[in-house]
Amino acid sequence: MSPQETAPGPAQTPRRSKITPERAQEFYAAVLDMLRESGYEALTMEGVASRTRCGKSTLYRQWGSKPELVVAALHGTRQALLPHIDTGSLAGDLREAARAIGAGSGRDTPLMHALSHAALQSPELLCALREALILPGLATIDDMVRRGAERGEIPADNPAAEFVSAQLLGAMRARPLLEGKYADEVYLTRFVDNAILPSLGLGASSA
Amino acid sequence: MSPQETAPGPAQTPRRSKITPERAQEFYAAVLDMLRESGYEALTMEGVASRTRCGKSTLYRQWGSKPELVVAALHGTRQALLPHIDTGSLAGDLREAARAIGAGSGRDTPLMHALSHAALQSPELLCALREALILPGLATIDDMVRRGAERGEIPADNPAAEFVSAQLLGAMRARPLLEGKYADEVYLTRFVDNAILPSLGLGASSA
DNA sequence: GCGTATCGGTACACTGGCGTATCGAAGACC
DNA sequence: GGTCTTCGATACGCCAGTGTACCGATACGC
Repeated sequence: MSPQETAPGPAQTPRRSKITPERAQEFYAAVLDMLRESGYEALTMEGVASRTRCGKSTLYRQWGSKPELVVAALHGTRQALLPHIDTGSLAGDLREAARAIGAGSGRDTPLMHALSHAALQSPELLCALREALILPGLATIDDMVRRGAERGEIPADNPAAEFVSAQLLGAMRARPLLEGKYADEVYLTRFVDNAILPSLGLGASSA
Repeated sequence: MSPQETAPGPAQTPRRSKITPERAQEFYAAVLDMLRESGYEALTMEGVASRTRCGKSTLYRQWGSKPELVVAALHGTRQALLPHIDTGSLAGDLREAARAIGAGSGRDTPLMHALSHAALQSPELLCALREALILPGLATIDDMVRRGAERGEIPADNPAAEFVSAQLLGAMRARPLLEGKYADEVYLTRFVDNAILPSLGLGASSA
């Protein structure tokens, strides 16, 4: 789903809109930034307008309301949370994923934090949050586990396999409350080595 | 820290306050209930006043402002999140803890959810949240692990040991996003059996 | 019983955000 | 170049919540 959907290119539809796809991305980026900084409730249309240097009327013309704008921002900025990872071993993949998630934790964790409560009260928002942030990462992790099982590194019916993504996501969300800071590369790598891999029956030495 | 602190008993101080400790508990319970239902931002002093059938003036007289009221509510209702658990084995303890947490998940998880974002923006609130909700449970879990190590069920330097509480808390916080519902008894028990215990090197059969 | 202080309730001013309407300016299209 | 549409900006009405002020009622201490 590219930004073209909300602002069609001139070739496809002769609608004259000065909101180019690039401009839409600016709006979306501003919205997500402000969400990260202050949360969903504190996000105001006036704030978005002033940060993007546009009038409120533009926002309401294009997106109708604040919830719709946020949903559009989530859908419109599908950027790869996790790069493609395939180190050849499950342990290597998970460590690499821990590094990637940790490196991006300053970006994605606050966003999830900011939206997780609001999402539980609005089905559309929950759906957008899951599709934009949760599911892609989930699929990536589950793919790693599946490939590991295909290679025979772990049994296909390893009971811990289905919890790997939940463990990673959980670590991201638990640490801020436990220690007051986001889960970074170092923490997540230790978590993978000391908790996830052992739960799969992979010793820390099997790299 | 008993409610006496905010509403001293008649024996200690001759101040005449009609807000008895029991009445204070009613206020605190209402605040926490409303937090669970709608979150921190949506909590209004007017709402608290109307639910507790008191005037706003009473709230402002006693607690000064909304943040202070919330902090007081958290401090004032220190109820045991986890009952005392000692089944004699670490696996048994953790399974029992999973049951207890799952049974109370309708109570504590929404509260953590509601406060976790607001807490990251207010040090006082974060502190109160950790002291009231996080640390007691954390200590209980860590105690279980420590006892298990003393009994020799796991090595004292088991690298997964320090992550047990983070994993449990993480599971509580991850599932709502992954599956859209709170972590209940069934889920947490499976999580303990299939992820946490294996990470500690305890097979699912070692009950 | 009487004085007093606090309670519950309401009215008030103030703030801030939402969503609409309006308007001049600037770009797009012919 | 002329027309038309959309943009950016501002002003407005509306609503909701905060925190204060006031008031009668009521329970307590003496």
